[in-house]
Amino acid sequence: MVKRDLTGLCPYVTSQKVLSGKWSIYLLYLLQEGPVRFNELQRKMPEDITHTTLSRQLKALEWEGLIVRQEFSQIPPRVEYSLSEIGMKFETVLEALGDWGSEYIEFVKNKDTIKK
Amino acid sequence: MVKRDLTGLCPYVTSQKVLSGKWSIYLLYLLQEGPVRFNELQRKMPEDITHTTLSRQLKALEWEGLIVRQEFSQIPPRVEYSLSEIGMKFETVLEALGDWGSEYIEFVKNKDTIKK
DNA sequence: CCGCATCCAAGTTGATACTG
DNA sequence: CAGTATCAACTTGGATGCGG
Repeated sequence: MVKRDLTGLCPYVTSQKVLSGKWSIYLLYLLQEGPVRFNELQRKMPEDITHTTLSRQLKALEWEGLIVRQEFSQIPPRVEYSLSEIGMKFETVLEALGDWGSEYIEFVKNKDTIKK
Repeated sequence: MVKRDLTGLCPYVTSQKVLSGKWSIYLLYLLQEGPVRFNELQRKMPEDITHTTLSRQLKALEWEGLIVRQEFSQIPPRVEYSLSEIGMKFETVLEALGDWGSEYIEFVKNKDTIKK
């Protein structure tokens, strides 16, 4: 399992470590709206991602305390993931990231057209 | 050289890719204040990082357009790195990240003390 | 001072198959 | 449905040494 060492006391280094998972940001983004089931998450991912990988990413985020896993004892099984309190506080970052990301995409596009 | 594929059109995926370098965030943070020289950057890093690694990270950020590299023709050489325009716009994210990181560190501390 | 080339070590992801 | 186990493949970072 992925257990990132979070003892680096600098906020930026710590953030970097939390975000190091390939899908961390997008998962947090998907969970903003409320609880989502495992398979639903998998379907909503922007690229194909195996359940192995998804499972690992979720475990890591859960271990770090950003998300909460709730299991319902049913057949068939049902598991929902949602943001924890500290996870919800991350939404500020997500917002900033979304805005910047959009601007950046525009920037890259323009750079490309200039080249041609 | 690290050339991250930035064609994913979703802002979050794109951001994630840009931030995937182990030191991206901290480097952008250091460059906020203005131009910094190569060796100075190396010294300011929170952990020891070889110049090879630093060089690669900087090249990646430069290639992505976030930072600008200016070389002065001198002996001994002198190279300064600074934020580009789109790089400066990233400061919003940095701020949010810094705030959240601090909160998160507190959160982790409390969790640990409860365990004991 | 700055940085590249090379090689190696480590960590992450992906593919596949199996389980309650 | 929601995982885990295992192993192969790939990606990164780090160490070291050479060069302008």
